[in-house]
Amino acid sequence: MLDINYIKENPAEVVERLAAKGKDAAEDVAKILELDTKRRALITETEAIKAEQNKLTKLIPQYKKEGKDPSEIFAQSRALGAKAKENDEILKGVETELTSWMLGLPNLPDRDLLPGGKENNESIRFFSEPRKFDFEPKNHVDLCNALGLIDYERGTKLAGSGFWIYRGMGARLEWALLNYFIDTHISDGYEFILPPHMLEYECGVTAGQFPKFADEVYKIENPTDDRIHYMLPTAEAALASLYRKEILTETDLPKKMFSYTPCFRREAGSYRSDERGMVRGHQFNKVEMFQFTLPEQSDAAFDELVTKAENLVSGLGFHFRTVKLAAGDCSASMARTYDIEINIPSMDGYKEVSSVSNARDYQARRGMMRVRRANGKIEYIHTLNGSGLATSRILPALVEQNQNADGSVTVPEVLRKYVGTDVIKK
RNA sequence: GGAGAAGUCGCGUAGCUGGUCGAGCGCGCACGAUUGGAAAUCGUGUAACCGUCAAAAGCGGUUCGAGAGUUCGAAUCUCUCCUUCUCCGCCA
Repeated sequence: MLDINYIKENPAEVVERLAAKGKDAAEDVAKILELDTKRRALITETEAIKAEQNKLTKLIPQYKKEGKDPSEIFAQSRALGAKAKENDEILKGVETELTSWMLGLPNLPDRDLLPGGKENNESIRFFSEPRKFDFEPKNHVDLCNALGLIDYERGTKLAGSGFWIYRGMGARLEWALLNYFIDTHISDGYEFILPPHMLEYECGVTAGQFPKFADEVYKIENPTDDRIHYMLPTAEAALASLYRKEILTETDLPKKMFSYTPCFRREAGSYRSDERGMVRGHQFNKVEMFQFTLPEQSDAAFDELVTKAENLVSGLGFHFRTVKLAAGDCSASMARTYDIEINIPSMDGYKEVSSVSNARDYQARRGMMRVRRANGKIEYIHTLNGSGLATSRILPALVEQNQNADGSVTVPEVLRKYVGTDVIKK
């Protein structure tokens, strides 16, 4: 959520910066300003009525003590109360509408981002070179099937398309990746958090997925009561709400943490034939990094998260690139995002394995997450998140990039102690 | 799942026969006095949000788990929900 005061003072700038994200916000901003004016007028009017009613009501005990008849005051007060209540109803309507417009506005992209979509993404760094093969390489689906790492067929039998089963060495390789990530974050001093995998609606609002993108997550309704949960689409949705409606202490920041969770996404209608196998499933594993920081710390925190993600990928020995996303390719909640993309030889181009973002105070405003500074002032904090990492693109890249002519797959050095072998073969 | 109890200002609590209670006390914290310095002691202060204002102060409004109701007036009464605790049952 943006700062209403900022919108009031810089409406043209807000519209212009959101245009870089591909959002025409002129109408939204006009509507917000109109509703805000209406809201404040109503509040002023209603508060005057309430003040008068309060004043009258305070006279009653005195009247009683003196044995005077207060019935005239009762009548006046009753009339004022009725009017105030009527206004409050109208006000509630206005505020609901205003909030809904406010929640609908995306975050302002940082000024240094190029406007527009994907086509304006900028590769800012490359690491090592793509693997060159002196034999005909197989794709990861065939490799995983041949080596018995992934059981796609039976995964579909159990849960339908978009699901798979890790088996044997496949499961161990997957778990090894997760362990490698987790151990790295722990040694970097990040707190390990295992959150619920089912969340309430409010978490999605704070993170920025709701109300707009509610269709992309799985909704769980319980037939015996009216509680509704949502399967988390990313641990970010849980972590972003950790300190919702709290005021933190300045010296406690930054808070650095990470989670491992499966992530559940409907991915309705997004299947593409080049995204075979586990590249875009309904359930995948991800380790997510998260930071809560003071506003002035968030740029450094962002760099730290990008570096951590890069180190994880380079630690596995992969060629990859770091991409600075154009404004329009950043998600709605984010002011800036860098993606780390690896090469999956059987697919054209690069696939995202990590996405690091700075939400600045956008999520903090949605979730009322604040900090009390040393001088007593209360401010919104900044939130940042980054995958560190998602395995569902790493594992395909790993088996493809590390495949040998005989169909075996070499296990990256850092994973060997977890997998218990150097080479996976049939 | 069944039966009880409770949710108050950072923490612990008082208030709950409706008005002067946004709310007392203790602890914690901040500042000041005292001290060579500290401890101890004493004094003062110590919620958030919203509106008004250029801003601060001030003033006004709202908030005692959440929502609704009764009433001129609710922390106090009624209802619904949420959460926590205790006991019983069931079960990884």
